[in-house]
Amino acid sequence: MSDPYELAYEIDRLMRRIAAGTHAKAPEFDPERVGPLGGMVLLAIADAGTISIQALATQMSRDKAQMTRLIQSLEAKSLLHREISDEDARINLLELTPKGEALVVAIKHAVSEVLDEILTPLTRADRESLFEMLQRL
Amino acid sequence: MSDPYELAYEIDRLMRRIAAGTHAKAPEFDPERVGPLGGMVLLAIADAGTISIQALATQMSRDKAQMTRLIQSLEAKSLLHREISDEDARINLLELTPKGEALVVAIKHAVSEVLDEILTPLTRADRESLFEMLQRL
DNA sequence: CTCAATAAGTTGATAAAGTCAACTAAATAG
DNA sequence: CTATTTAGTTGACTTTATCAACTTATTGAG
Repeated sequence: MSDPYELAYEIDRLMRRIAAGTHAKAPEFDPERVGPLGGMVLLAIADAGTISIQALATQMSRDKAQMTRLIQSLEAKSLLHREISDEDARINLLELTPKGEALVVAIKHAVSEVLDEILTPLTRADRESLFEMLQRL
Repeated sequence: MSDPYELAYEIDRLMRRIAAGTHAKAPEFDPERVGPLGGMVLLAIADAGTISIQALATQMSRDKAQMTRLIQSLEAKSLLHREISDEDARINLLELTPKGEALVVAIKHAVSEVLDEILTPLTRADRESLFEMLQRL
């Protein structure tokens, strides 16, 4: 029965398909060229409302150095702005600009389209169950 | 209700955790420094027995140029060898060397360990169902 | 049969991600 | 009030990814 490592395989493959699918239609909605990771980060910030760089890095399982640079590039594109926390001057609170929010809407739309296509073999119930399991992990 | 894009999130996060986990214990089992992708490729070849570069690229949803270079580096490390197909001289059939097979055993072991840990929140039945769904995609 | 179209693999150039260590500045705990 | 710890930054480097141009081998239509 399925060795656990086979799961890594399948997950990797699925992720690559999502990336390739969104990459293919990126020209339509990503004039700023934020890239796949940049897009994910924007989505994460949108979900959080405001969040620190460190928290974002942890939540997305990324290196904080990488996150710093990504935030800098997104900030340079006026997609988000940062504000130093009142309670703790070390912390930078990130928040989307209206421009960033508009891009998030476009990204969500595109990603959902790609995923809908990829997920066609699964019933609605399957999708729920898949999502629920991933959340538990 | 989960927007489909949320799924992309969770999958990405899971993949990163797997990557980080195996990366952390790579020194133990990857003296050749084949890297995560190199490891996955070796696993794929092991599963296939023999396979062409093109087929491998398709199966793993990777660019064939990237695959060419990766194969070259793995070949340079004597982990696999290639042979030109009898039926079609364009095709390079890849096969693991004994050294490559030994490494595959080590990799499977390490990845399984990492995944076992990550998957603890899921019951055996859940894992089966997760794997089955991913395969259907 | 032959020539155009297609497929496998390679190479070059470049961009995006990831990793690690060293560092600054702010907060906190003893 | 020092010693640690924490958030963020910077530098240097490696690994992955993308795309276009190319060579060589195969196939298929006329």
